[in-house]
Amino acid sequence: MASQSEENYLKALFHLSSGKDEVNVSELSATLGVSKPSANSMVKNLQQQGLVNYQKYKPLTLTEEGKKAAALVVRKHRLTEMYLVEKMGFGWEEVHEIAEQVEHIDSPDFFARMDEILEFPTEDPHGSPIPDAEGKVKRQLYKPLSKCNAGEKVRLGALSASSSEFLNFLNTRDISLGMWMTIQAVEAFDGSMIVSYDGHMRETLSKSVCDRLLVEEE
Amino acid sequence: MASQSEENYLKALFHLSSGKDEVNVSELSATLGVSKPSANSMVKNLQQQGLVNYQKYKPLTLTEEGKKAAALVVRKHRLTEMYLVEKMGFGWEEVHEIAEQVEHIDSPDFFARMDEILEFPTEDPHGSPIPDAEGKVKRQLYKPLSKCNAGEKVRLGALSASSSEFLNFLNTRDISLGMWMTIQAVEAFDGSMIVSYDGHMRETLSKSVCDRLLVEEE
DNA sequence: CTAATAAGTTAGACAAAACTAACAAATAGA
DNA sequence: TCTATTTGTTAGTTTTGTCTAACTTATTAG
Repeated sequence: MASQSEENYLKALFHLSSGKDEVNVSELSATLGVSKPSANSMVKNLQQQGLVNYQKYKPLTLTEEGKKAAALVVRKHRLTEMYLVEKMGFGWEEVHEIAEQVEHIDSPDFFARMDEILEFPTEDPHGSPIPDAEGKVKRQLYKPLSKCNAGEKVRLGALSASSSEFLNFLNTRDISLGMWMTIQAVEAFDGSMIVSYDGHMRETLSKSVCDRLLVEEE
Repeated sequence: MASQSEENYLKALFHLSSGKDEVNVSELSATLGVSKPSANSMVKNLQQQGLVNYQKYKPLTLTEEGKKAAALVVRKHRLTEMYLVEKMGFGWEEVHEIAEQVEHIDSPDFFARMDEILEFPTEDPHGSPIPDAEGKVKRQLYKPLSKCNAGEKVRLGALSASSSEFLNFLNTRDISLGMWMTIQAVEAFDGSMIVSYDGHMRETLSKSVCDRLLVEEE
């Protein structure tokens, strides 16, 4: 089994390479909050285990085996978040830290039971897909709100980053997953948007917020 | 916060000193499956932190602070076992290994929520008391079945050791916690007992089994 | 195209937690 | 009491995962 540290690196690589495919050591070290030499040496270690493709001074990719291993860590994380929200009554902004720890538990039975109890969910509370037990991930159809145009009606499907500050920001504006919103206007000069939804007729969202809201049209 | 290793040592000390009060390094190393030098150096470390009383070549005891810290680890373990059995449908013989991992999670909220959901249980699925959030443990009134006499009627309250082999042994004989049994006879020469309960009129239990069944008269 | 900056690497150190080998103290048996 | 065994300790090594300092390769701006 992979150590907790190895699992964290795999998970980071999984996130960084979604929709980008090539990752470099600096990004990796930055997302994990470790020094570049630390990331560098762990990358070599994972390469030895056949989990990443790596050559000196070249960008990294996960191998097929590495992708599967990483997806299974993400699966454990997202199942846990779902469980904490649905079965233990936590708010979606509280669960990340706990899930960061629970995800390292080594017990297929434990996560299988969670999966059953949740009736085999395919998305976590933030709308991200939960990889299946074979590490296969349903492709996401979401695009950032910032890529949409005025007049479109879209459904909020997921968040691309979910710091608790961000989640609180959304909570204070009654923005929640699954909700529909209509784009009233797009400010050309700064990319901010004016949207309407449920009880809010004209809410302004900055470009950086719009980048983080992943939506689908239907 | 204590590391996982430190928590494991504290827990072992807690168990070893229950009803004995003095522990030596060899026992500690044996229960944890580590070498004596490893145990020795961890003991020094815990002493530095004010969690154990220790002098060269003398037996060890937990300090008050150490007892509390240890009890809180045991609390996390037993709450987890209870949760796994009551809320996730695991059998009592399956939960130990998972709880060994979950107990190291550092999130007061997580365990507080478990406690609430379970409606503040005072005993785990094996009948052992769950220390409260301040680390106070309710004294147990149980004594081993082997100390009882023929003719007595007793209630099975807890187990003193709970390997999965032992739990399976009990399962195959329909022996479960909370159950009443009557002692039909005690074999003087080997300490084995003939007991009756529920669907079983004459079941023979060896001395070593009777030592591990903790009972109360009422 | 060259120089400055960014990214990647190597070397060497450290802390935690384990180990083995070897020695010292305590205890128990004859 | 004296020796043998058990128990405890010290010293030194290993592994994992981190770090800093210093150096090398790549990339980017003028």
